[in-house]
Amino acid sequence: MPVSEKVSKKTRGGLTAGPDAAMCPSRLVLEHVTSRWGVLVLAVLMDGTHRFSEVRRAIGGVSEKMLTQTLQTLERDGFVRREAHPVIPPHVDYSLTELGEEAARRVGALARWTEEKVPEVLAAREAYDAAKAR
Amino acid sequence: MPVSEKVSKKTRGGLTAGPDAAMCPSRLVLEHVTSRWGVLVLAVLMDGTHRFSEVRRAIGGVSEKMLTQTLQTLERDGFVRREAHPVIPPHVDYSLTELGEEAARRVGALARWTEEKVPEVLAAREAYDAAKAR
DNA sequence: CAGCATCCGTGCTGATACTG
DNA sequence: CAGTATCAGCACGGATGCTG
Repeated sequence: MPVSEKVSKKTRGGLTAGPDAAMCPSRLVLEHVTSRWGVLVLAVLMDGTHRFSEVRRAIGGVSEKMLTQTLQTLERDGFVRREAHPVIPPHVDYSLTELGEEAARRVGALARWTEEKVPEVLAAREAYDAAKAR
Repeated sequence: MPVSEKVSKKTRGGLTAGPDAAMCPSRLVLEHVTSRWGVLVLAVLMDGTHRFSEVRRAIGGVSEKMLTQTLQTLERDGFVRREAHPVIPPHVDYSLTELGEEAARRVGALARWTEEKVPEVLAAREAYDAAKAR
């Protein structure tokens, strides 16, 4: 079976839900959960419910725009549950759904694996660069 | 524990080995193996050794530039083994290393999981969009 | 056949300013 | 506090042409 389907033109899939939906859905979902901030959001929400600003601080280095975008995408995909309490000042809680928890576990496992293999990768890179420099 | 370190400025990490290496290495590696073409390359090489053009055809829809880039990155990271036979016309074989095989298995597992959860995600999206449209 | 060099458009990214 | 809106920069990815 073919690994992918032919995609005629401009079919890059970022985190945002662009107008071009001509890509296998699984790739989209995969990119959402493995996206730069997606991984971190899932990681943070792993240990329970958090407010917007808490998540922001926990991650540190994410613009509010990207965090909003990431949270919305993950919410839309059914990974994150959003609860807005109608008070002033606003108070919004984010947590993982069942699906989100499983996603977080799996992505987290992959992340931990890569982390533990980093030494090997670094060694491989050195060897590669050394061989190439010659 | 903090999930990430502060990153001062312009710290996006794509597949290319940009001049900006100011990001935790594990994220870089993760992005390499979960990148658009990285996933597909690993998947294709799962079933053995293949030539450049074979991989290209098997994936279908990847420019040679991106394939080259992806293969080089994965080779540098120690996931892919490259064997160039000094003949004319050139003949280059690509295969997975031990590390690459494990990466392929893990990424493949995640990919298959997302694939099987696509229906749930799609349903969640419909619900989300419906709720928002009102 | 395999790979490199170059140019260029798309759109993601993040800073800033504003609203409820 | 939790977003939305707008804008500029630049990285990503694709197309093309050339080399060994």
